[in-house]
Amino acid sequence: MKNRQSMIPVYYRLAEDIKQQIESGELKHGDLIPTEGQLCEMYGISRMTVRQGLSLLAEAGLIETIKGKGSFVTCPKLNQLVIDLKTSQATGGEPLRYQLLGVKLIRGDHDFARELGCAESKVITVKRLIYKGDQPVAIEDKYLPYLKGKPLLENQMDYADFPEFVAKHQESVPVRNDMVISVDTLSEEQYKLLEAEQGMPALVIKQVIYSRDDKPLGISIMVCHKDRFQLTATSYPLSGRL
Amino acid sequence: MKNRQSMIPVYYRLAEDIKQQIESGELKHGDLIPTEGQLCEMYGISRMTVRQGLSLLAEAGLIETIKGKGSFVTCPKLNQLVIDLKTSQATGGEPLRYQLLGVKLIRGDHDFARELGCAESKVITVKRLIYKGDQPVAIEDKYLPYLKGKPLLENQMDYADFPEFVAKHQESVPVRNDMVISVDTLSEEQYKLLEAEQGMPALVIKQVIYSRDDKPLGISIMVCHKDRFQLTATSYPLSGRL
DNA sequence: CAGTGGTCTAGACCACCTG
DNA sequence: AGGTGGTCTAGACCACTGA
Repeated sequence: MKNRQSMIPVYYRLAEDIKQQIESGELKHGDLIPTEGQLCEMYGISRMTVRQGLSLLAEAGLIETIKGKGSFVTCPKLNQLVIDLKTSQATGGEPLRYQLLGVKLIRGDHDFARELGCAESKVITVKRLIYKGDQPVAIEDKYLPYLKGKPLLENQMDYADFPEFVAKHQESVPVRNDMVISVDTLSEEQYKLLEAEQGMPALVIKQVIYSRDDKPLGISIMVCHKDRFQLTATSYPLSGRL
Repeated sequence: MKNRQSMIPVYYRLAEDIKQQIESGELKHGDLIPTEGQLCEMYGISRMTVRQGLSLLAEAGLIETIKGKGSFVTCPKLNQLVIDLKTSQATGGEPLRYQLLGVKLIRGDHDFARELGCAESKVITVKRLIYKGDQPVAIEDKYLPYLKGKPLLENQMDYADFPEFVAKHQESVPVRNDMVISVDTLSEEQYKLLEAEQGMPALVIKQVIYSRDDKPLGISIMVCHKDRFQLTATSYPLSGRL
């Protein structure tokens, strides 16, 4: 078939058409969409092209394909939400600023050393204060195993998010980031730094970055001023572009 | 090529090979992988098959392909984390239990009615107490526009997560779930229900479910006991299966 | 210009599912 | 057995990139 006048690919058109039918309600959750052979005839295109279109829909989570049976319309998975650290932290017009409070080398046994699997050796800790405009919004404490010959450089201090920081500092490739979101009350040191009141509650975001062999490469703990910092997440990004 | 004795597809083998080279460090972030033509020769397979393998790697976020240039190894995106409501809420051995506290019909103008875009009409609100074992862990308030002929049925009350609940109750198809995670202090009613102390901080999880035309279909607010409920997220699910 | 990836074809054989 | 999706081929033309 020669449909080259339109710049958009045929398989994309097909995917859009079916997506439209799903969203308009013509095709409901659980329905069977036409078979690949039927779609070939309907669009006058080759089967590989049909499959390319269907794979788009499958990626977006709109259909689910079962060998020997067909492709079924699925209901969108709204209980999987994505947190994007880049956008989540940068809400509002003002950009974030970072103030380095200190870098320390810790020896001996303590919770973070054990969690990093280096109870016997040294741990580097970096403390930063995060501002939005003129207001302090969060305190960040990072813990990394000390690596010989891998000094922390000045320009490594300026990275916005923790995963990026670990990627620059570590030799092993970081492959996973686990996050725990909880709540605590600000300590005396913390509420002073954040220019908050004594005993104010705070959002606590803990991240642990792992290498491919599940060794922790770094820990970050962010203590956030409750009125100046929110985490957001949405189910939409999973649907990708379509 | 006739390599049919092994049950695993050729394109999958190719993807695994390249993934291995990336994880072992042979291919580093930013490197160019062999061109599609080269891979065809190296594996003795057709170009479409090579492309199928590369698309797996692209889906998993391991490579990024640029027309006219080639495919580059990307660093894993650790700043996009997935919250899975199903697993996040069910941490620990004991299953969650739900106690219905009340269903009310609200008229007139208030914040939630405006947010739902039905300031003039009625809003249903459902309050539940969530237990883990014998301990109350969270209070959930749901707000939904009142729909004629769509009564809330008893068996609709038992759903674990909010998106599922909205899907059952609404006529429009829910397509997006936006979440805001913040912190507040328990009110008098709240700390009594949660068997907590006065003034205790709490994790607040607000969800808004939208239809495809961006109309809000429902709002859920969960107020969680800080020591009995935490949210978890991980970057790993994005990499899919490979 | 040559090389790259993006799209597409018209076949083929297979494994799976259902009657 | 007949229909479905899963895999794979050996070509083709195009648009984009770089030297």
